[in-house]
Amino acid sequence: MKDEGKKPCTIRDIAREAGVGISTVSRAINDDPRIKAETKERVLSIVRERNFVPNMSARNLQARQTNNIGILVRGIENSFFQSMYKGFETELGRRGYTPVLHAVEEDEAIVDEALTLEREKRLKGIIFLGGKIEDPDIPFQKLVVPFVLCTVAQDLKAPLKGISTVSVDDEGESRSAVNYLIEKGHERIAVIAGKEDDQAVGAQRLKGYRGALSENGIEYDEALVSYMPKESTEFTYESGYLAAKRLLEKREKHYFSALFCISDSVAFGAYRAITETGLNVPSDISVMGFDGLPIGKYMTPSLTTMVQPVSDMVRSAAELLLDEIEDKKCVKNLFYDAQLIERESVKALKQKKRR
Amino acid sequence: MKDEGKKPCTIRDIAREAGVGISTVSRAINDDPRIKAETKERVLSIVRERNFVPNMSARNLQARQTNNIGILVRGIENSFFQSMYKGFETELGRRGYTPVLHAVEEDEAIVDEALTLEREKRLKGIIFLGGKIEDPDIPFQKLVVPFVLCTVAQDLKAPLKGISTVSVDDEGESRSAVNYLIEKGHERIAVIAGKEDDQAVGAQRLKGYRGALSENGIEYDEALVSYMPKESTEFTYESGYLAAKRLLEKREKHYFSALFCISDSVAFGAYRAITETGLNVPSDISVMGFDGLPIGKYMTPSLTTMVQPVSDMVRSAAELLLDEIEDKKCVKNLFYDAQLIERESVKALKQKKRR
DNA sequence: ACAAATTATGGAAACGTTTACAAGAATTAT
DNA sequence: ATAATTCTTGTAAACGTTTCCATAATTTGT
Repeated sequence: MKDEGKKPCTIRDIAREAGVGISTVSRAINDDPRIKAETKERVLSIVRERNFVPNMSARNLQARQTNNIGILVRGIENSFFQSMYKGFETELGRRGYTPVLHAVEEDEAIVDEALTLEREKRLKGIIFLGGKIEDPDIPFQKLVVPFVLCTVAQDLKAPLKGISTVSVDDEGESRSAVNYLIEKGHERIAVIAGKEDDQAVGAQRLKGYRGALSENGIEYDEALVSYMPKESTEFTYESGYLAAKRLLEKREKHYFSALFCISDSVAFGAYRAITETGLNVPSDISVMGFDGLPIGKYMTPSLTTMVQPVSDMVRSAAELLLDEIEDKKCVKNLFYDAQLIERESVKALKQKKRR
Repeated sequence: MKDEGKKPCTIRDIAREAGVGISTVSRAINDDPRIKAETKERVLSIVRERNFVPNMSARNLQARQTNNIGILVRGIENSFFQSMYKGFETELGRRGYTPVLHAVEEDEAIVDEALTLEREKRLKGIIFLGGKIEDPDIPFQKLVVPFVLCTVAQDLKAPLKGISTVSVDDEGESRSAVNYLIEKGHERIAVIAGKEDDQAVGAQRLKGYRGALSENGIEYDEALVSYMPKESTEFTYESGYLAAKRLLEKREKHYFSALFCISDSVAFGAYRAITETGLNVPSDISVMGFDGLPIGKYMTPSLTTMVQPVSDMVRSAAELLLDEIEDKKCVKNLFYDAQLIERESVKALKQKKRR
């Protein structure tokens, strides 16, 4: 496997061989209109023959930027994000860009990371997945390339100024989810939330939970919310399992008939905890998820959940970003509706309410 | 969010400001030993102050290569692969390289794809995940950069010459899996295989299945193997579901008490098919998987499976490749043992055999 | 103290493209 | 025919690094 010393050929080699100038070759491969069709063909045929591929580094250097779009993911082990990459690849690829995946640690300063990447790799744009927004305005201003936030909780009352986002209304959709549970007759509804200091998705979805309760005149009981330990990775089967476990231990005192999980992964963990306790989903405890991971359909019982329109979101995020890059179109905040999918994990109690 | 026109500063700017030559700056940031410690500090402080980040494209152009390692994945939606990316990022990063993820269509010519990437991006090496090897020698010879095949079935009798690989012995470990089922008293064992023309993982694992049967004097019954339709994406919940369905339909005539699934994802699909038929896992049908996806532990019932040591494999693949790149060490074929994890999805029948 | 060896620095060329500019060839208008 | 356009092409200068080579500064040896 040693390097054969076969230097890949350059635009210059092609030029010599074709007996033309180097700029002619350049024009040929970029199909610049101002070049005779005949010459172009001759050059191109040599290009094919020699199997020439232009050197990206050189191109990028000269162009002073790349065609790379950074995809920065906080919490990349989250299956929800994993399902998105392929989509970005095709969407961006369709318009000539290449995604560059980059995992960011849960608690890292995602913007600084982005900043370095932006300069080092001359990214043309950035898509953030799962970014947290502690401080509503400070960090993102530093970025000079366009970017869009995707899948990030959004406090509608204070939309982030000048920032493009694509997301579902986490709060609203959570409210719907819990409302659904209530419609099904549940009143004692526990919740597995994110970390206690979570400012993003977790917080929004928890807010939705509280909203639904108060909307229906159900008292909020702190004993029924299980936060994830600070050190844990969010949205993980195991953390869901642990969190559910804690709820289950004190269920004698603090009864609940339904459990709203902040994400599907967490719900799967909860399933196990419940089963281990000798209880059954849904006859003893109804479980509701959020995200719509494909596997949910195959769990026993299959998971009732709010599904996020992943591929639409991906497409929009890509389009939004690319438009901003190319046409300098203005920023937008896009919201998608999640869709309630009724499956087997929620049981109706006495039909308490109905509209 | 318009471009501020703030040109990121170059090595030249730093040089001017520090009152030194441009090569001095270069040496400072690459900590070249032949430079006075004092000068170095001065330069470096300006670098920090100005927040200078060297331009990758320029570096790569000059170096005539990048520090990028292509990770080419065939079938990127497969959860098994998804779990590997983070590992590559840290392993490669530890030694100064950057992974570049690239999804390849199931049926695409993965090597040609690689070839283009190799030239265009000047990759320093390539790791293939899930590559199929139809023709034992032709395609890979074209590659000039080092590469390693990971997770690819391996026919031990004809090891690929001159190619580094990291894998589990798919055939052998499948045999163990099926042997386990047999030890538990099962004789009528169905199997969900890959596509019928699968030459890679699928074929090897199926071979293991047949091996185990014949080893134990159990007759191979073609009616008990369910291939996946040619057009389907392999290793998908849905394809598993469909395949199981077909088996179940003719179970009257072709009875089986256990089902060996070529992968965990497929097993999850099978779960659903079985449940829908009104049957129960494991009391009616025992199910065995292969891969060891984390979610398996949380399914009901939890899935008995052969777990592949993913993180070890990732680490080795990275090390193997990097060693080859840096020290020109020789190629190796590495095999890892999978580990049988007994969980709830397999029930013992009459204890037929034991050693 | 002076030559020789060593060490630290700067200048310039190269890496493989794109592109502004100039020049040559072909076309059209007069 | 000749001047004025328009097309086509080639040359050279960037882009931001690294690195070879030469030179300047320092240290060492005598």
